[in-house]
Amino acid sequence: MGKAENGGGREGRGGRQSASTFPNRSIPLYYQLENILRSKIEGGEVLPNHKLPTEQELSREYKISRATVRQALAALVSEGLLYRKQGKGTFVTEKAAQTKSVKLTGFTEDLFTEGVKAEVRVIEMRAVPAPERVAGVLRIPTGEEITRFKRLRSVDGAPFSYVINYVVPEIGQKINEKDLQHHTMLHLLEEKLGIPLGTIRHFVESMKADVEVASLLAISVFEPVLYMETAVYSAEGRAVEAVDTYFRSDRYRYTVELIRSQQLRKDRGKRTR
Amino acid sequence: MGKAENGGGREGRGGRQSASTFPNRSIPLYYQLENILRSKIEGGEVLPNHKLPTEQELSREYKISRATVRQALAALVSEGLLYRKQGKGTFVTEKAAQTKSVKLTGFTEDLFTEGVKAEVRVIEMRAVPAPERVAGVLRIPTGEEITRFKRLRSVDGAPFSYVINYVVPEIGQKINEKDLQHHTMLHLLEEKLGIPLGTIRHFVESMKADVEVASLLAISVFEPVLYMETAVYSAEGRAVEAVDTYFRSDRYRYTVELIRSQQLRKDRGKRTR
DNA sequence: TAGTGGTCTAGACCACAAT
DNA sequence: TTGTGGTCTAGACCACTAT
Repeated sequence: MGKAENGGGREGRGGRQSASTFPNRSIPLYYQLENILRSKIEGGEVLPNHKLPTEQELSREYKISRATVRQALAALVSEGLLYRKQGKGTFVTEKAAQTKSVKLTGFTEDLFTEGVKAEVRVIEMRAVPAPERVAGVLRIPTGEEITRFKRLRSVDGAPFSYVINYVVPEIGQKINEKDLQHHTMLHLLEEKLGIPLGTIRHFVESMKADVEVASLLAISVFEPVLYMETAVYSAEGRAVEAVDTYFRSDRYRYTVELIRSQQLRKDRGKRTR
Repeated sequence: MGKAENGGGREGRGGRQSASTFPNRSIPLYYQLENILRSKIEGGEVLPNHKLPTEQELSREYKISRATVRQALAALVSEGLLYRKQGKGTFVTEKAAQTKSVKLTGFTEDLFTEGVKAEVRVIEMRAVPAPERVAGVLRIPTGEEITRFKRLRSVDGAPFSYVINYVVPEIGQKINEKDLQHHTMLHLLEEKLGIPLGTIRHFVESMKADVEVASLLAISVFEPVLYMETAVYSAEGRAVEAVDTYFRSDRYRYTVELIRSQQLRKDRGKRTR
């Protein structure tokens, strides 16, 4: 990947063998191109609705094959930054420029304010019998021992969310109070315990605060709160965590961005569009 | 794509040129394989945690190149049905079998109960000045004329959700009461108006029902309801619709399934895992 | 060392869009 | 007819896993 904008990229690829001759050792070419293009788009260097260079041009420009260019472009399309029109070209989405700051890189950490200067108070860490719902999620017998963590998150001094995590004891043992204070459970599962995560399921509903929730969130009993049940699965599909979260409805709303996955697929039957 | 399970597939590809000699004309090979594998997985023919044939085997078996096999597998991985381990193989997710019925094919229609025997009462169809929030979403000046549709959805005779759609007049004109009674707005936008949709953004919060909402949903004032703001964008990234939805909290909860997109990407730095 | 997925190339033909 | 993305092939080498 030669080319100026690479920011120190230099040659990065000389003769024939696949890797490269320089810095970027082991960073896939399609991934490098993906990042180059993403930063151009998010940086406003390529404006919404503008056309990107053709696959062939990118291929020549960065000295990589068209297949590799396509791999990079496909990623950006599924990310919602680009759209393509057969016979016309590849274009930048209008939405692209706005989103740059949010960019949920594919996962949920953002929802859980990892990093945001939230004060976390650990209220409880103990073993309890699994409630039915939790047992169902984790696929263990109801009543079986399980580790429960209760935390209260505050932002700017005011309570924000009350989080109850349930994990199997083997996982619970490896987590200490300091961990809970400084990281989300998702972070701990992935980074500290090395469990690659897969699907996460959220069930969001509106309910009245009960006494416990109200007092912790510093609101009146019966005030509406946003309640979320979460099920976390490993990449292999094993259930690893169940979570109950109560949000103060004046301080939080649940945001989801549904990005059309890939092309349409379905309409093989050809419609007008 | 030879192979028995194809269900009448036959040869589907004889000598060299790309298309095929038979039925499947124009259906991409990777897509055919994708469907074959998906149905085997969802049909339980390949069980969770079981290993799929290797890329090479699939390549030989279906007489397609490894690259094409990979394209099919990549789609199923990003769909959450498969996971892969370098050096080991491709495996079926535990979650795969369960999900078969739900399978949000990538979009939201399921959330809006298209098809479910919901009675829809059209309460209003008229032009109004755009409220600030809506104008912001649609990127038009506040107060500019806009079409507003109000509908009440009931299931089993009891109110379920109160939906207010806002679209620009050009779109609004093309929609009649019958449309609104029988289809979701998303359906109409895509199918009737031929607008390919892209990203959808949801903001979900908990709030107290005001008088209008309470009376329509047949609940008490101040009861908690689930309130959702929606922004719908076309594939090109233009905002096409804004929606406010109020759900009875005892009859609905918002469900999201976040599927890890593709591989990990980030951890190029190599971690243990 | 062998097996498997991960990355990449070079080149081919097709389908759609614009001229 | 030309340009552009869509699909596909055949083969190469690498990195990780297991033996």
